[in-house]
Amino acid sequence: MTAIKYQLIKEDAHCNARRGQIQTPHGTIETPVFMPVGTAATVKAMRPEQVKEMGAEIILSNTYHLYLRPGHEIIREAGGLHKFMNWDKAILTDSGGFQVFSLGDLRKITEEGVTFQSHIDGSRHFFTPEKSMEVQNSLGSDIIMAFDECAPYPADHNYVKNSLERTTRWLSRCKDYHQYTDTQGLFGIMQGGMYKDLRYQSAMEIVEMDLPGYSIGGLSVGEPKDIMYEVLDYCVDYLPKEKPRYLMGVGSPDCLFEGVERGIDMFDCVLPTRIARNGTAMTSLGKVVIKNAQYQRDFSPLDPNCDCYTCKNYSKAYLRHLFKSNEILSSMLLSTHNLHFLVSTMKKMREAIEQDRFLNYKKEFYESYGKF
RNA sequence: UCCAAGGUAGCUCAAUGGUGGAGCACUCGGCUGUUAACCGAUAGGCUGUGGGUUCGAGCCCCACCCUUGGAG
Repeated sequence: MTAIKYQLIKEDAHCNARRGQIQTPHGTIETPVFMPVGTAATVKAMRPEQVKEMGAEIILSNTYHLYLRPGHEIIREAGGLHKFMNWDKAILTDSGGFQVFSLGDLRKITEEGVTFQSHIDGSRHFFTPEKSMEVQNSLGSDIIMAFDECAPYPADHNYVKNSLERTTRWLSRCKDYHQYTDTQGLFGIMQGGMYKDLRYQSAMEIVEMDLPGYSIGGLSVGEPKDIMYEVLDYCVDYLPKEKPRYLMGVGSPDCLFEGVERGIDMFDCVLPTRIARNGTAMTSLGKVVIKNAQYQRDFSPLDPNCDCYTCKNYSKAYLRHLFKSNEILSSMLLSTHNLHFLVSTMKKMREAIEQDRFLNYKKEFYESYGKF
């Protein structure tokens, strides 16, 4: 019995986009899918019921952050992360690997693991692949991620090669440690930076371990988009067709389309919720920086083609007022809209794939959205 | 009426007699496995008014105007 099973339903006749399903202990996920990010056991500014109502079938949370606060033992005592945060659909937890990358000076990497200095109180912690598995086992998430090292951009060939090979060794340790394969599926993470030979090497090494899913890490770390798309082109080819493919940390609308077109099944990103809190919306007519003065007297909805709670009930002028006034409702309403926008756009992509018209839909979307 | 303190950017306030700054607000930009309700940039000034001293005054002197507090 394996926790995570992927079923390929249909491939688009004109590109590599594909329609599928992922079975998890907490429900079925229709793919391609966008996963909202809830780092600290909450999708910021959202109630779990709202996240569910807008159609999200899986959310992402974070090992490192929950380990530091409140502590994984507490979440285990609470009955696991699902119960703790009142979310009964699927959860994917990131391993803390990305924090190796993003915490910068606050960490030190060795073969055994990574020493982190807490960004909260400065305390030191030693994280290993085994520790990451232990924490994720305690959290009880449906999909757990391997503890990897995400190389920065740019990075030279030698650095990336060493980093990728260590990531493979760490994956092997994760797999050896992880025992709950009937309730939690372990995904491996491909690294290799922007180097084709290294991406190939990484893919071969991790695919050999026969895991329930594979992700592409180390992209969207500052490289130009055309480079990312080029890397993506061959990365997808190196991954098995019968397993879900997850592009980590990607979530701008154009990147979602380009990813799906190349055969990606899963995405996660803080972008929609973060820019929402910072006063920007994604709409069918393009980006709307709601904090700008031009919306002061604009009493029309944020997106005329959207049926989300925010667009049905509030005007741009009101949303701008809330943001400028620093009102909490601003974050709530804009997050609601942005998440709804991405989740429903993914749904339209799935429908388009089913009808072999993904490329047409992408073209329509781009024409309406305008400049990215 | 007298006494005291004070008038500097939209607001709250810095600035040895030697190139007037900051925070917030305003305007704009950025944000991609969340160290992020965050970060950055632009703009903004006859230093209350009028005299005086000085090579040089936001700062010292005189007068007036205004604000706040106190006394009567």
